[in-house]
Amino acid sequence: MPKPLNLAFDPVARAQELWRQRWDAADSMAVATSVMRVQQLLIARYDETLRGHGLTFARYEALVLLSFSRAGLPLSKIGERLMVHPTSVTNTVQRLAADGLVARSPNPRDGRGTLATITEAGRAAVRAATDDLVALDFGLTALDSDDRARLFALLRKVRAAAGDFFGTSGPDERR
Amino acid sequence: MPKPLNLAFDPVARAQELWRQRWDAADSMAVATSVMRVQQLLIARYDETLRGHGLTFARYEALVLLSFSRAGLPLSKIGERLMVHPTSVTNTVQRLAADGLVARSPNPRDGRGTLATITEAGRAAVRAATDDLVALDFGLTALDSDDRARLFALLRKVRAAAGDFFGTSGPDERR
DNA sequence: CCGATTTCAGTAAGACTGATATTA
DNA sequence: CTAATATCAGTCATACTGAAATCG
Repeated sequence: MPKPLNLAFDPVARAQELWRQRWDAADSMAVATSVMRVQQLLIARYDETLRGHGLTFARYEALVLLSFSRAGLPLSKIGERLMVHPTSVTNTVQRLAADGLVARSPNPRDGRGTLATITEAGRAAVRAATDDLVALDFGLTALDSDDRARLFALLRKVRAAAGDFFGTSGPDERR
Repeated sequence: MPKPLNLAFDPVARAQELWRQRWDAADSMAVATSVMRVQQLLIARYDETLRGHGLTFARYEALVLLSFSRAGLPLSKIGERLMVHPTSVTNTVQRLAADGLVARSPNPRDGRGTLATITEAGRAAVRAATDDLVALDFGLTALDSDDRARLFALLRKVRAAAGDFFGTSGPDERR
């Protein structure tokens, strides 16, 4: 958990100025650095909160995804949705299964596949953990409703361009 | 490297809808998920690019920081600026030193401390790697100049509130 | 003596490669 | 046969805890 730094200056803005004196794309660098830093700050908060429920953020994400499915999901689907490597999915699901939060079963519609299904204990864990994260407002209380919409839209542009959905290049971004 | 998914829908928006039917803070959740996902997409691109220079993004960040300092920096300062655990700083600097990109020396102004200084090889590596990342525009070509400024400002709000600088709570955010 | 700086030993979660069994 | 699914073995970079040495 990164303790508050209380720096008297914004380290990213400082880096941006120095960068500009030497290289191009200083604004992009500053945005990229900001994304990394915010991710770091947020996930530290989440993991700290989730530790009380025996979860990491990676496991929590998988559990939430499974909580949205009645019949369970093939591991391949989980990996696709969460952008996680196949072997990492196997690992995550095994850990969740070891904790009784998920059940593994052969996929009836594909003899090669495995189906992961959330258990009642899993649903209870998701509920409890989610209550805590919602109470934190996911660490985003600094943003009002408009800010959130704007931030989401901007990040969505980046995701679309990076091939998160709609193919590898930007889609018709409404307008 | 996350291959393009080409999903016909936005997975984060889909999760947001399902979330809203069951819990509060759906917008915050969507923003948080977007941050995680963009970070994942960007760092995969960066690491792929940097691999050609024998660097990871973590090592690259440390090298860039050191390239902005003539006299070198104490490891404690590096950890503070990059929000990295002390033992991780030691590890990172040792790896960079093993590759000849950084030199370690006792801190003349603090007998307990170690000073990390970038070498000429280190500066050359930073230059070459940076050229590649700038050519990518840090994976942010989808954003125009205004978008970047807006995104930076929004993320800055989150950072400030999370204690990245100016203390643990939000500062006077101009207006 | 207290606290800061750094290192070391060891643990842990996760990302990945390469190989393999199984089945579509 | 080829391709997809999942697993296993093993490696790797990183994050962390706890302890210790050194020095301000």
